[in-house]
Amino acid sequence: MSTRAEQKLRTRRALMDSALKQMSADRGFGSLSLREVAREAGIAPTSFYRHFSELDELGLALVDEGGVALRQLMRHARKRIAKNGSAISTSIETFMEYLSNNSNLFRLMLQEKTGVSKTFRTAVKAEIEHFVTELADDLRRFAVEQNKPLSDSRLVAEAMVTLVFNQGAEALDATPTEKDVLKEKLKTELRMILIGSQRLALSAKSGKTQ
Amino acid sequence: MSTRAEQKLRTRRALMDSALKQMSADRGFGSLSLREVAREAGIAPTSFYRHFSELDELGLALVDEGGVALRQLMRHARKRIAKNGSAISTSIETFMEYLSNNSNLFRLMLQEKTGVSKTFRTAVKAEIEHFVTELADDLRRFAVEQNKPLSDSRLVAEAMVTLVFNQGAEALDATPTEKDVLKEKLKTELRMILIGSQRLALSAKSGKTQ
DNA sequence: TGTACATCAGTGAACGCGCGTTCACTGATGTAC
DNA sequence: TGTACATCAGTGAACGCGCGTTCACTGATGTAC
Repeated sequence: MSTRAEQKLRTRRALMDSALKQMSADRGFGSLSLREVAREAGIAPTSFYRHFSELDELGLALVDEGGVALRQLMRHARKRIAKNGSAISTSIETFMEYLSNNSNLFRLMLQEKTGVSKTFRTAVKAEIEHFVTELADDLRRFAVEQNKPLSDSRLVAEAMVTLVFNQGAEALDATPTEKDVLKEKLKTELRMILIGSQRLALSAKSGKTQ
Repeated sequence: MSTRAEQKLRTRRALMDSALKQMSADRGFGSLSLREVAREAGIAPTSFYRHFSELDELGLALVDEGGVALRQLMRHARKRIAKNGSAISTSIETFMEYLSNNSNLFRLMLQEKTGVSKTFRTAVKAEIEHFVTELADDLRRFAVEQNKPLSDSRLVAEAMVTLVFNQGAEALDATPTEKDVLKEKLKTELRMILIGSQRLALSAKSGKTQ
């Protein structure tokens, strides 16, 4: 039983939670200071270095957690779809739930995707890339199951993720009503892309699913 | 002939150019300091206040310029389309040109769209909103001209702009070959959305163009 | 179990730094007569 | 055209501030014997 190690982990967690807590629509990760984060976590500024070599290292740990949450989201959505069908609708609903429950984690990823630090951009893009790849696999699987071939499924997945992430971002500061409008909008957009891709597959007479 | 006023404008320009010059993939507007901007513009830090009351005010002036560039882009694209048809392809080509010629202005808008300051986010969103509205008008016009009704043209415009802006962002740090790949990808994506929207309009039997 | 030693998370004082902002000023340009 | 005064873009010194980071330390926890 390693009491010391446990305590260290607890402090590390407190630091990460402190950063998350202080982020909001008006406070990006980039505007946090090491001293603020340490203060909110209840430790001396100098103790920060027992856990991370710099503030960005803490940020990357948060991006990692964001990636984990994304993978959970995907698994969750798959299970739900297997139960009640309606892939697009279920996916959007699941995504919006995840968004509400992890809003600051999502904010971080969204800001840093176009943000100032190359390290961050690369890390966030890798997480999203992984998500896109899994989605593309699912799309191909559905296409086979339903015998409705898709054109460029990888590209379809990318477009869908771009739309859901970027427009989903608006939900972070939206009222429940606005969120519902947003959901319907996203569902229609994804439907258009899916239909468009199916038509392109048809018109490329030889039914390549790619 | 107002020499003094002209000189003042020249200094103001120098300040804005200084900010643009120092922004890059690794330097967001948010990481600039008033003193740096003044230094690069060749004036004393205190002189900055003769032109802007704070750094953000300069930033908003830049966002304004970004908006002007977007409107020019749109007019330019319209003229080209009138000449050689092929709306999607021409639009993407024009957009990518604009992007190359105004990369830091675009960077600013892209970063601040999901950025830290509410004032900035609102200003950028207003510019993009305007762009979307104009695009939706064009889409409706084309739909009538070609007698191919569109479903939810406003939403189609929004999806297209989201895709072009966010995936276009990758072109900022891309090689020419990568840019070509990106262009083709975007063209296919827009085509899918357009086709999807047309199919939705058809299946809503009464041919509402909305 | 008891003792002697090692580890190491957390500390508080201190540092030098660049920052935004204030202030009273200078001197060239502009204006009124 | 000449003179006296007003305007105002640009200045340099000075300020207080929060920052990241270093350092030698403390004392509780862990380990070897």
